[in-house]
Amino acid sequence: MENIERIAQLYPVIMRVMGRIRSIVHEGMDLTYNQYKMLLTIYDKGSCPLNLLARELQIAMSSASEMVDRLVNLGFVYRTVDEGNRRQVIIYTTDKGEELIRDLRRGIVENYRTLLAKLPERDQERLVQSFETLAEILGTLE
Amino acid sequence: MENIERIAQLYPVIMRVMGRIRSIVHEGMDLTYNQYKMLLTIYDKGSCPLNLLARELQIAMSSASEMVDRLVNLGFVYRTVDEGNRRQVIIYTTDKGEELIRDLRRGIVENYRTLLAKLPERDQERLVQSFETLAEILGTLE
DNA sequence: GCAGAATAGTTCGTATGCCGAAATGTTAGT
DNA sequence: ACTAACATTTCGGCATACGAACTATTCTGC
Repeated sequence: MENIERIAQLYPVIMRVMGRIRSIVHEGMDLTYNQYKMLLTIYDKGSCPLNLLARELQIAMSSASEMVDRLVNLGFVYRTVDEGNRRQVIIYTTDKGEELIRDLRRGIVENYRTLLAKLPERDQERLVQSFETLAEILGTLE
Repeated sequence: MENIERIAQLYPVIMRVMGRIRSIVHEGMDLTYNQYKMLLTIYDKGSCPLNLLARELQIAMSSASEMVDRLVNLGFVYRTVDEGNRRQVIIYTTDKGEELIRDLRRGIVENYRTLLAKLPERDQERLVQSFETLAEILGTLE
């Protein structure tokens, strides 16, 4: 079969298993996966203007603003006006948010460990290799 | 870095690009991606009991029932009671639904073609190979 | 320096998607 | 016949998403 068709065919298969992995690995978390991604993005950057956050997460500004609302209500982040450009809002993690993200990261890695322990060492290697290749090639499409 | 950590790190990266691909490839479709997946699942099987549909799509029965409602309202599928087991509901595609799914499939493959044309032949091969490997390995985890 | 454009964010209405609990109907087991 | 198990639907509730309309701020051109 032609490459393109094969890719079109495999896409939903991959998404299905990736979704399954997510639900296993993020099982029992206090945050949804999307909230986790947002908090992680802010945490990794130290702080993040809202418009950049929306771009990184590939969602509309309005959606990003609403998600930030929820994270603020949960006490994990806070907003400040950028004094250098008062139109802009910068999001920071609170101490509580940073603590959470560290805990979650640890837990997630542990869950991956448990999940992937079912695979022979060789397949783990191939998995990492495929992940790296995907990230590399698909990254160039953006 | 340890395999597990690398996988945990790459997962969101992959999901991000895969999401980007979805939004490009399914751009301008009359159905959401989830609706497309559901319609495709029914189409590929010819017909599908609701409970199987929910299992395949990895969603709760109640969610599946609601999604079927929407597809019924759009005129793409219909429900019938299984006379062999009157508790069970079987979903069928309508002619309109089948026509749509064939059109969408064609359009989607075309969009993949345009998108992936940016990649050198060699990277296309590597991409297919990685997809195959992922599908194979992750499939064993289920 | 000021009018109008551009930028950044928020709020609102609407829709999808998702879940669990409760209710309904159907079948199977004893 | 009674009860348990099964299949589905409906309901309430929440997260996510978008675009449109609105406010506030900054930039640009004249």
